[in-house]
Amino acid sequence: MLDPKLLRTKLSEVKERLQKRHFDLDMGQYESLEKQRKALQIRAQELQQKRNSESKEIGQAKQRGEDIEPLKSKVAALADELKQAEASLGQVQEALLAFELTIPNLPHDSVPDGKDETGNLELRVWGEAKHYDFEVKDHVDIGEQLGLLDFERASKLTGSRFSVLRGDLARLHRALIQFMLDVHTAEHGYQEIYVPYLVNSESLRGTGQLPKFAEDLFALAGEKEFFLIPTAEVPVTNLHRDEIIDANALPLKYVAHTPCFRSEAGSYGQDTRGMIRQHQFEKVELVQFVRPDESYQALEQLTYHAEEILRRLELPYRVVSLCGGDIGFSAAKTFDLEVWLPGQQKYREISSCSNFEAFQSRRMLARYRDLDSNKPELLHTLNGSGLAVGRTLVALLENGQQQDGSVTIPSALRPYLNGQELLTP
RNA sequence: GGAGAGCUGGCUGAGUGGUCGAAAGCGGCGGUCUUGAAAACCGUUGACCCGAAAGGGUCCGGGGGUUCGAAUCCCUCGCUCUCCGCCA
Repeated sequence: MLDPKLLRTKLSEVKERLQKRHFDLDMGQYESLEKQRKALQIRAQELQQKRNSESKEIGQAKQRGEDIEPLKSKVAALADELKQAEASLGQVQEALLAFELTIPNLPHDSVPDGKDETGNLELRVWGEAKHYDFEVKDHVDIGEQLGLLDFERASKLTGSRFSVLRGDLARLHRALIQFMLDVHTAEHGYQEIYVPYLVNSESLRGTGQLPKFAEDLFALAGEKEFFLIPTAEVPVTNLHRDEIIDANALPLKYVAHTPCFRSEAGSYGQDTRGMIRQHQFEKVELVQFVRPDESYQALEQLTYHAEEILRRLELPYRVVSLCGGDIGFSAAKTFDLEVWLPGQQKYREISSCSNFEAFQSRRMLARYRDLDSNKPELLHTLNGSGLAVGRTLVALLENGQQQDGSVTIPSALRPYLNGQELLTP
């Protein structure tokens, strides 16, 4: 959520800055709601003040033993009027909040212009796409030919966009999770955390998935309004919802491994083959809570932490800065990590690292107590995949493939697999 | 699933219809004292909203109700704890 004060005082500037994302802010609707809000709030507060002071007088009169009946009827009329004013104020405030919750974050000045992913800016490239002197296969063929990847049975169990892994591939999948958590906890200073995979709607509102993106979520049908998490970002960032954190405890850095569930509504026909786009996948997620003046430095650091996993796995990748049209709803700035997939002859997103500035913390009321002012201030939140495990597995299969159908396992993972160097049938 | 008890500020905890945003203690901050620290003592210390300010308003788990007036009474939902049942 944007700062309501900013909307009130610099509306046209906000509108202009949002045009970078190709978002058209309806200034007329906002101004009309805000005008009503102000008038109603002033009215309601006047009535409240009157009621409070006159009720106090009744209390005093009663103590003096006076007849309070005439006073009572006078204030009763006031109370009715107040009730009405409060009700209309509540309605307008609700409408205003609903409007504000659908406005995306302001993109940072450094975000490149552009309307879609073709406008993203390549910042750096690491590693080189290997040359294969045989015809390369994609991960589906590799995995199925090894007998380790099974989409047919997955669709029998559930439906499309699910996968079954077996044997060494299931083990490699588990090893990847372990490896990522170990690097981030032991070397990058993150605290490992285990969180619920079901969350309530307040949490989803806090990080920005609700109210606008309900169709991307899986909701439980039971009597409780629970949702499957689309990313660990939701439970981990909401850990500090409605909290005021001691400044000395900052930065807070968490790493969590969770499954993620996404309905992928609106992506029909995209990435239907293989495990690139699944309804269920595993992810190791990095989340940071930092002081506002440190958040852009933290974004560089967090991105570097995610990149480190790709480097250790010897996977070629590039880093792109998302343009205004491609950046997510809540983010002020995002770097995507894209891994090279020989099977597609393309770089594909494997991690997305974002600085949300105060956008999420304002929704969540996640604050810290500033050492100078001794006042609560909004934190800045960041997160990034470190990494998406399913896609990492895809990248390992495709980049490690050999002519005979076997797959080389990078040396960083071998300690997690009793030294195993190859996937073979 | 059944029965009961609770939910108050950063924490502990008092408050059961009137000047209560709320005693007291702890913690925090500032000061006195001290070579320094501790102790002691003094002062100070909730969040949010409107407002340039003065000031005003809201908030005692959420929502609703009763009342001139609600932390306090009623209803409802959520959560926590205890006992019973079931269960990985």
